[in-house]
Amino acid sequence: MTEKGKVITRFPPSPTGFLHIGRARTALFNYLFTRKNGGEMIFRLEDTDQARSTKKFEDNIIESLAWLGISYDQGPFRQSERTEMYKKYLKQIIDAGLAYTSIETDPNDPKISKEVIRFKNPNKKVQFSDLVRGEIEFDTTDLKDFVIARNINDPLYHFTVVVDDFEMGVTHVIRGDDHISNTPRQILIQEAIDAPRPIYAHIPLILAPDRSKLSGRHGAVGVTEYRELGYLPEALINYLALLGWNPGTDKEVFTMEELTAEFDFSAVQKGGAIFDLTKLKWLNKEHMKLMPEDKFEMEVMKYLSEEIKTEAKFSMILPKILPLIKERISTFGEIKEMAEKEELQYFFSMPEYAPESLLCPPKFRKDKVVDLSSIKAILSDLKALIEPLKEDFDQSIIKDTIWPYAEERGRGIVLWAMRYALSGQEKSPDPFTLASVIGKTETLKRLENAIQKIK
RNA sequence: GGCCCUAUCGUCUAACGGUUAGGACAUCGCCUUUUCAAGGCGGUAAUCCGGGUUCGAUUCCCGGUAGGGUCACCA
Repeated sequence: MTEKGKVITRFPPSPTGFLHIGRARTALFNYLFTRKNGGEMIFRLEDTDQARSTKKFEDNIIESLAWLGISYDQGPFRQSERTEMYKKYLKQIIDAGLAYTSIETDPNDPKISKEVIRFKNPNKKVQFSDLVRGEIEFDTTDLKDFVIARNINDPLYHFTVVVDDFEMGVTHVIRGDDHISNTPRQILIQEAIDAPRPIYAHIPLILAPDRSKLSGRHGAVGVTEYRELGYLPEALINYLALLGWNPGTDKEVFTMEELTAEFDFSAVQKGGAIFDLTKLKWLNKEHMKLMPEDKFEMEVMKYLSEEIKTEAKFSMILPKILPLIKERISTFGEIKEMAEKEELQYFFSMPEYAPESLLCPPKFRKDKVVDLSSIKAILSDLKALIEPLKEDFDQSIIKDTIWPYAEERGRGIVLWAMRYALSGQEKSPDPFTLASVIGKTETLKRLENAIQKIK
């Protein structure tokens, strides 16, 4: 059915929830391994539990994978559309005496009795080799004769995975290590339907900060939530890859291509790893630095408010503040926070502030005594210094013009006052940058405005 | 509880018998043309415990402890 020796992997989520980061990483490891080995990856939706599977989750999973850049070569297949296939194999093993139907009471309603199909457990030791864990051995006796189908038309997970993996020619099963204990019973089923055993690789789980299983109560776990928060897919990919795998070098910032080239199961960690947002943010910033300017601008535009985008000078000022924004954010979502904290508005309009703020905090005064009236004089001097400059000035010119004066009167005092007069903020870029962004006319206007504020 | 798996700084990890146990993020301090950010330099910080094996254990073995997974007519 497939060319011999070709690697076939699969990513089979069940559409009973959003694609969370743990599953996304499983998909990623499948993807990296498949690409590296020139194989094919199958995408299969395991929706045999019709009661819990929904179209909404299905769409979310597909969308998340697309956003992350994890592509697949076959699928999506849906198990709900393959009932005939399972039925065939079910009949086959029942006829062979390897499974049997049994009339039992319904666990949900003891008054009803109905038939289920149980697998006839050969009760033996099953040994398998795992790319990450090495040799693992189980005694299947305590599994008893486990149920593999609700009835002939309604097969259960363990049976459908095995049939599908066989039918689709899957050579490598790469999944979370919560499946380790499931593996022996699946091997038993494989042997019953005469399917070859795939190579297994069980990767460790991603943990919450308290080392428990990661779930919704630990904050954002859905891939699309990270998109909404303004993370770059390449950063999330990079981070997920590093969680449980490392290249053996000091390199930490990777593109998908680089990961594909370097990924290897021998370097996959055995223990679970805690998902740490701080490092993800750092990586996100690193990937932002790597972005081309135009792409960065497009991304910023998505998060800027309508108010700012409709400002008269917007298109003129945007290119100048882009680098300032880039320096200050680690996720695009933080642009919204900047706007809330008025860290952007002052580029476009006259800031509001109390005149006392023009006085720098004592620790920057270097023993010099200042009061508001001397600040007023300083601001006038600054105006006089800037007046002769050309309208279109850059920050180094302003700096050269003002620096000697600032040295003389006290850098902290002069520069703080100027910066505050231009921004109205405790924190902002330096006054030279600010002046060059808003231009000479506006700079003079704001200095004059500050002077007027002081009685 | 049975079975299975795991165990290096707070976090992600390097070391595949011999290292001052390395790096990154975070944190702390200092520096850089005032603040913030960015950047630079430096500091604090780890081999879970107990036995073996060995001239020598983070590394190999055994036991304990802790954590996780799994024991569904969910996947």
